[in-house]
Amino acid sequence: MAEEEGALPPKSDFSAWYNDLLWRAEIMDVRYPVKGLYVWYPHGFAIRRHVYGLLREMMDRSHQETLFPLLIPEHEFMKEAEHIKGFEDEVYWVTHGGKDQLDVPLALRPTSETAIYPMYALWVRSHADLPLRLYQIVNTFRYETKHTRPLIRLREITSFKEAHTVHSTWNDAQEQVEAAIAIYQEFYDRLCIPVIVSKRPEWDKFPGADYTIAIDTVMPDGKTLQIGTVHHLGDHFSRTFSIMYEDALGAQQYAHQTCYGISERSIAALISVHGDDRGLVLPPEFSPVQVVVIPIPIGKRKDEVLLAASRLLETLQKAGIRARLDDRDLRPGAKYYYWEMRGAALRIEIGPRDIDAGMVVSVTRTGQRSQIPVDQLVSGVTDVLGGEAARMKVRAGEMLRSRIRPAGTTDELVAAVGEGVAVVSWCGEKNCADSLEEVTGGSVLGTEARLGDIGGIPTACLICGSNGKATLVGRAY
RNA sequence: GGGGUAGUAGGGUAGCCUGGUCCAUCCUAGAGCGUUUGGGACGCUUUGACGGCGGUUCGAAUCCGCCCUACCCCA
Repeated sequence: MAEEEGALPPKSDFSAWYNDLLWRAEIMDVRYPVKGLYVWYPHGFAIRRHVYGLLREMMDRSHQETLFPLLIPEHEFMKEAEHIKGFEDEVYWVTHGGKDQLDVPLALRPTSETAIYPMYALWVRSHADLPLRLYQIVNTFRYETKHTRPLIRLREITSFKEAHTVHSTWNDAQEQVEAAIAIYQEFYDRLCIPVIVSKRPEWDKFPGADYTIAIDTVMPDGKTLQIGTVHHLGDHFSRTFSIMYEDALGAQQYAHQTCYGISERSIAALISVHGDDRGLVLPPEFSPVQVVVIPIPIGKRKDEVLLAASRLLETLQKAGIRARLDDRDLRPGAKYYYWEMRGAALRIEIGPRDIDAGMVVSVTRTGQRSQIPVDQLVSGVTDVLGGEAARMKVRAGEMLRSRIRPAGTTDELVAAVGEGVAVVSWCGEKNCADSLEEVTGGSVLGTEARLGDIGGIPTACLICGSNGKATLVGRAY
């Protein structure tokens, strides 16, 4: 069928859809010849730039940006016992300089606590230095043994935004945890990605943390994707790295810390949550091309149409809209498909008919069609685009809610995890969690979920029947 | 962690068992020319590959070994 030409696999076949979309929409090229490392196409990188631009802007309100080295000396990396246990199997080591073996092996950071905290020990002197809130956006390396996936499970995480804060007291650090969660919620709200916030179980918390709050979303195949974490580090690291301050009374005190991060999984979620069978769909704020102008140049009025189109382009660009003119010698239909694949938020068509009417045809990526008078182009475009994000937010929110279901019996649990996320009652015992995971093939995501009222959840642990609390179970990426 | 399956031009494939005119083929690929253009245009010309390294052989996409990479399924 002609309509099938160049089509993506349907989104219902999510894995195939995702792999195909990545290169067809020019986001990532997966052909780099090293496992787990992928290349950003310029178009994908432009999406990243807009997403991380927002993240940076939000972080800058209460943090300062910094940059620490990629390499961490072995003796620093090996200081914090729990931390080592959590990461040592995934660390790449630089052992040679040229042909010489290094005296001190250097770790490629899998995360930067052990790079940053020795410096924090030097920088923090007094309670007046606190709170200290820094972040950096860097690449990190993890020797993943599981199946790698572009943007999702990587050996080089190219875009890790990690924040590291220092506070006087445990409670101050806890407040920072809440502040960080609020930032991340706002961030994902802007991306129109609905999230689930919950507290990870003990065995799944960050190595060296008091507790971990995770932010998950649900992918189109019903599996959850962790797209942000916030860790309360207590004084574990400050004791290890001697991060101390002199309090108001002149006594030396160990500081309390938090750290939290977001990676390019945010981009994976953005693409996956909103995309459709025709390709990328992006909130206009993050689309590299917000408006594409497509001339419909028929016969002898070709020059006239092209001139009108380039005037439109100029008007849009002057108004600060990321606009492009597609004047390639292709049929208009081919261009529509091309830009839909790449997630252009709005298409403006102009042909002889439109010129005569003093109007242009506008079609949003989600299919809202209208006509805009040429002399009100900018306000018309702004209006039409303004509604897109809200529509996407509603649609994605409904999708997420439909994937979360309470379960009071084992059958309901298995069914719910098959479709998405189950909310069950769990007593808190590891044995019962193991059972929950075993019958579902999923994992216990967390407790204390901030979901509003789910309702319909018994208080008795689904496994053992003793007193339990609401717990999320799902299959995770 | 365990098991499959596969890698041939930008993409998709045939050929492989049974080494040799294999100058293979198709396209939504690239370059060029012309006709075209309101939802994936057409004609002609043309470009371009056997995942990597090593081995066997007069001769390897094809046989052998090692490695790399990808996808799927199961703990």
